[in-house]
Amino acid sequence: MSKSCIRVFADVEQIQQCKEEINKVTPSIATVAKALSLSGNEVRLKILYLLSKETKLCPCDLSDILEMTVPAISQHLKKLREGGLVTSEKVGQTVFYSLVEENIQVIRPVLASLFNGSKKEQVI
Amino acid sequence: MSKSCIRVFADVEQIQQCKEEINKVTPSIATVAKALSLSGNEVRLKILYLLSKETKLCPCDLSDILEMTVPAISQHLKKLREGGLVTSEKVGQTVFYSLVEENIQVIRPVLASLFNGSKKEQVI
DNA sequence: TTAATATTTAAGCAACTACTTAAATAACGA
DNA sequence: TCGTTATTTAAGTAGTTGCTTAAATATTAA
Repeated sequence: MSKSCIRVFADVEQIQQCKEEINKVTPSIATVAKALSLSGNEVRLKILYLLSKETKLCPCDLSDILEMTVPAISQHLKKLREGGLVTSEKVGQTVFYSLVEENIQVIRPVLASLFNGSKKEQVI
Repeated sequence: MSKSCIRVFADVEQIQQCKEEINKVTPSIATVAKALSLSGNEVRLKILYLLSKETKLCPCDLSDILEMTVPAISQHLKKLREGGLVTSEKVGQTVFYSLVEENIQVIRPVLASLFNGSKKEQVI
């Protein structure tokens, strides 16, 4: 922290510029990072992917499809809902979850890339 | 788990289809989720953003810009490197980090959206 | 060689995650 | 009403994360 880089080539101006730039985007970064960290979980990414394919699904469906307990699914859905990425609608005793289109924009391209049948494997 | 949804309206065929579909994309999902979870940390997203702006930066620069200790930065860079999102090049005693273009594709659109000066705040 | 700089690594730790099982809540039909 | 189904909530827990400080490594220059 703080006691600044003393490197010969440290470009003080560049660093100052970056600090200002980063301050400007910090609010958006926080928002985006939140969405990415929600989508960065394999189970939740699968849920988002499935919702983008099927439009709406209930916890029970997701439990069957992903072969996980209902409470586990429910807790993931809760996080997605609180993060604004999905919304829910109760019909009888069934709760249908669906994507919140405006807030899913950030990861739209990601989901889109998954639609192309898992080609182009990345080395990660 | 398992003991399948008994809902009246459970669409057994839909669920079966989804299971097959999800099995197909699971490898890509895992890869993408890994990249997203790396980018889903505010500090690392800032690092990626800065690298996309400045092409290359050293831990010392990043420490100055983000006002964090060098070890903290170094540990984030290590994760990004191990995840294949950045690469490093040593010049003298300085190590320059830069983006790995092919592996950063997943989050390119995300970074691009940040370039437009933090407008369009998402409710999240 | 010695001292200084740049970076990484290691160990410790508080906070968070993602599951588990059990219990609570809500809607439905007999 | 009672029993069943769908979902959520709660409590417990193992594993992970992101920092801290201290020490190790590597490069440079006097």
